Amino acid sequence: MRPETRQRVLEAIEELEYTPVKAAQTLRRARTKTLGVVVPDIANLYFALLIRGIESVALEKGFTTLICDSNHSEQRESQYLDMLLAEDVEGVLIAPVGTPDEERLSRLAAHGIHLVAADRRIPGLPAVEVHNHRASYELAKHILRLGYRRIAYVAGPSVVSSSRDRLEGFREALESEGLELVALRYGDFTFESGYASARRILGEQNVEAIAAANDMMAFGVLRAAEEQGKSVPRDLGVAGFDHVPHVPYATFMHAELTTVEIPIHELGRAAALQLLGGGKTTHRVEARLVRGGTCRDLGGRGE
Amino acid sequence: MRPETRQRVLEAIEELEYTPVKAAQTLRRARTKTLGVVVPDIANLYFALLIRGIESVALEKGFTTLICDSNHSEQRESQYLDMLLAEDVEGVLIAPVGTPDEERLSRLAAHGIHLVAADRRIPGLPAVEVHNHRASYELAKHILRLGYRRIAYVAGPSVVSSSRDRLEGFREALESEGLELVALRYGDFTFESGYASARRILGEQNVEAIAAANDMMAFGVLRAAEEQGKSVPRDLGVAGFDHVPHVPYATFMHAELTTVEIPIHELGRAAALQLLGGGKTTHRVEARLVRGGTCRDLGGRGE
DNA sequence: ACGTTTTCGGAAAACGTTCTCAGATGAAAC
DNA sequence: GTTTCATCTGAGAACGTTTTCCGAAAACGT
Repeated sequence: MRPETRQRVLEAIEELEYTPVKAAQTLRRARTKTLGVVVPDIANLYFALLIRGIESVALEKGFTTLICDSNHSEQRESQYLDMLLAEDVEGVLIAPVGTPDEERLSRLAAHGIHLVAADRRIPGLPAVEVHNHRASYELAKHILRLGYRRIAYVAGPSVVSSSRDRLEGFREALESEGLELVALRYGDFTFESGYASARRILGEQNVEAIAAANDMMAFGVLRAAEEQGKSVPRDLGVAGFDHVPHVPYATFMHAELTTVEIPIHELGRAAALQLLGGGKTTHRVEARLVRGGTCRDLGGRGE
Repeated sequence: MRPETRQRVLEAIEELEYTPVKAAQTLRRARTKTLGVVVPDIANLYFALLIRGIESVALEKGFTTLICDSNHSEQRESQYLDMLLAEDVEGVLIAPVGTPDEERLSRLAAHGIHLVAADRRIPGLPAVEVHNHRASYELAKHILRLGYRRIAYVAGPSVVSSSRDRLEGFREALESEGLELVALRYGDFTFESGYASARRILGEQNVEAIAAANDMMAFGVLRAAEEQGKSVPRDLGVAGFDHVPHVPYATFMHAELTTVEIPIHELGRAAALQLLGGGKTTHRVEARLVRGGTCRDLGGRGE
């Protein structure tokens, strides 16, 4: 087509205020240019930032994103997956609540919908996740280097791969020094569960430090510690995981939480690129240890 | 149709795994059954909860929701509005960054797209919002009843209707007692802006209390107060607005923030119902005063 | 058994694009 | 002025539904 003609067409489009009807395009091209995102909790900053990362890629590539909040409910997650199927999305990024219904997933796959697990693995699917095991191992090593020995752990739900990996990585670091967790409790990533777990641990055991599988639970631990008159880090070391910038926290804490920073926005981008690129492999992004002030040097080997 | 035949059809659907192609339905019916939501910041709990409310109604009514995060950028907001137009959404709920481009709005309207402003008004559009003026007036009255007289205010951006209403309501309450704000600064609803504003106010004026246009800025005020060695509520009264449950805050505060609780989820539901009902009027939901512990009774008239 | 009413099945048009193909028109080369 | 090639125009089919309509078949009442 000659540039001259092209210009003429463009002018006509302008003049007539022509806007193509998406449905007709979709029907004819058999491409919806849409992708779905399913997260357990949109009101959780961690997932909100994940969505941001995904959305930024989608926007660049001209894709529309359907955001679904499963609200930690497997049933609602399934409902949304069905909806995404009906919407004929080209791909789905999912941070699953547990292990999604095998049959439903293969139904999606049968319709040519690409699936990528984001942040949390799903057996048989490509995933983009944090290198949880390694990061948790490093975090534990850091705590050990500071001289802590009697360490307890508040894990996330065991159905979530990231919880399991964090727990395992942490344990392996301890084992590498011939140690074991002095206490282990399972929470569900909420502040309340962190608080409740820490209360029980502090009530039953004499621990030097408590690590939690995410920052929110670590806040709960801090709360429990304070309630029992234990000063952090003087009387108790506390560590988290994920390092989401929960602003109000900054109001009262002057030290940063000892934790692991997850590049969650980047993870979202990587997951979206993986999905759109049609990759079938699992990809891990690296996290960064944050040597915060909630753990102190006990005068062991130093660091 | 006889129930018997109906059953036979249903079985056939099951058997053939028939799923209607949405695009074809949309094209033929000329109804997308989709609505758009544009918010300034999806990573802000306030808006995340607003979205939840909207989504809950959409799901009930069989609508699909397109969530757009304008990221406080008017330009991106416009971009998303254009996208929603191209997507042929049936309606748009928008919490605007400032005042959206008049021409774009009428273009949407011309395509038969219903528009409702949510949480923040847009001139010429129906809105569903909080009764900010009244709630802020009541909050100020409460603070005055406690005996505070030298009061400063940290407002939100003046382009946002809710900021203006809150400021006005607050001021009117003061005026009703023959008082004026001893200081007024404008922030942008962020923790940092609340902090910076409070620093300046505390540095320049001798104030008894500082009220902020939202909780996040109030946290910034608390931080600034603490930094200057002022104990809350002993040396300074602090009040916020919106009462979003920012969990980590609970870690260190034992008193609740004195604030106004906004039923944001309900507001989202009301806005969605307004949109789907095609209502053209502006509707206000009531907020609730939270007599928290960050303001104390100065021994005035008591309460 | 007959007429009436309800239900059923099939045909055809329409929604607004994209894609292909054939033929027409224009421009450049001989 | 004719040939050749590029470019443009227009017609038509196709995408998978929904909707309407008509005649056939089935169910119902007497």
